Amino acid sequence: MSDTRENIMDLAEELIRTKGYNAFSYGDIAGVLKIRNAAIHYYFPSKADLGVSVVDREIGKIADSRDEWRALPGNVQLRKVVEQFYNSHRRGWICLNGSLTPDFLTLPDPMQQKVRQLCEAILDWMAEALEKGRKDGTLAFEGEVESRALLVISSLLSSLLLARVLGKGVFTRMLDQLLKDIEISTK
Amino acid sequence: MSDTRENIMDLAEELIRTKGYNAFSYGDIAGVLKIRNAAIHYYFPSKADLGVSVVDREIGKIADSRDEWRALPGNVQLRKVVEQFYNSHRRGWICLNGSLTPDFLTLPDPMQQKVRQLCEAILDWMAEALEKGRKDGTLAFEGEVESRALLVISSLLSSLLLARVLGKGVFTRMLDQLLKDIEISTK
DNA sequence: TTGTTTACTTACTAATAAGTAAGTAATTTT
DNA sequence: AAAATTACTTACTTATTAGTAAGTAAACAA
Repeated sequence: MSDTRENIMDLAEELIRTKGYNAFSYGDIAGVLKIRNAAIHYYFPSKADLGVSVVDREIGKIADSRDEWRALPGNVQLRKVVEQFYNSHRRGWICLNGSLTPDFLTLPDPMQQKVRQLCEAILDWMAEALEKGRKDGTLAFEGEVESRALLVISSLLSSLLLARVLGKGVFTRMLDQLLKDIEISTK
Repeated sequence: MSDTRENIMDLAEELIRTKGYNAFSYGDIAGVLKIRNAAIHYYFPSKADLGVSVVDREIGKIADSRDEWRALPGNVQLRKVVEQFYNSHRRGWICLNGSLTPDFLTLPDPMQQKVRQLCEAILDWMAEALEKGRKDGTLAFEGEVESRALLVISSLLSSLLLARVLGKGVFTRMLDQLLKDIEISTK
């Protein structure tokens, strides 16, 4: 069984999340995997096909995590998400939305739709976690869950962007403060 | 007196803030201004020169606004900044940092330094406004001003990104909630 | 009036991009 | 054993890109 297809997607995701969709080429991938550009076209006829597949896979991963963690308390779910972003941060990767939404107007139509879907999936997930946390008494915040989810996701997205530019302390300082703002102290 | 130079910069800024640094070309600018590509190279020998000039001009504008509004109450300063982002939002533009930080690793070195400078300038400004607001009793928030400035700026940056993907309501909902969180009600 | 600078244009190069068509060796199916 | 499919490669086209060199018309300076 060939895993070339997945190797291509892994590398495409890395490139999107480090350099951006418009800044990577089939040549970048081919060079690392030691295959020819045309081999990538064999699996992904157009760059848009590759981009859509990468985003789609991410949407699937989100659905999986969401199912897996559904039973956990709200604040634990929140911390799991924060932890995932922290792992990205350590690798110097930004999140897919942080990379693709700035380029939104330059993306081919099928990618625009997938990116929109990805945004909605993440926000929906976060809203559910926040709602659960509010009900189970592990989180506290004012206003509607949807607005709060937008603010939390926006902090996570931006923290990766700003941390890469301004240095290491930024991610921790932002997320520490964010958690203090909405998490109920257990001390 | 020729204003070609400024026309080029205006257009470059628009293109960076709508399509991104890596997705616009000298041809895009030349086409609109009805000049030749080489005319742009006359003013800005390399694309990096153009990019640096655009970011540098923005840093100057921030310094100007900061001086102009220094005497205002903290919450009014904050609202002025929010208003500027709202104007961007109405035009469908994202902010320079929202456009350039995702592409950070692909930017030529002089641009990376300017982008870093721009981030620092905005954060510094926001921190000063928040500090003033806390002292003059118009704003209230927990934790350090620097952490709060990071969270506020991150919300502004992301609101433009997400609003363009998810639709109009997003900007207002995010910023309304953000202001409710830290502004002291005068009712 | 002559020389120089300003603000460009024309014409070009070299590099890189996505994408295609035809071929091929190995594996799998019939 | 023959046929078909899989997983590619070689070789190519077309388009776009940043950047350069040389020329030019008009304004300005000496």
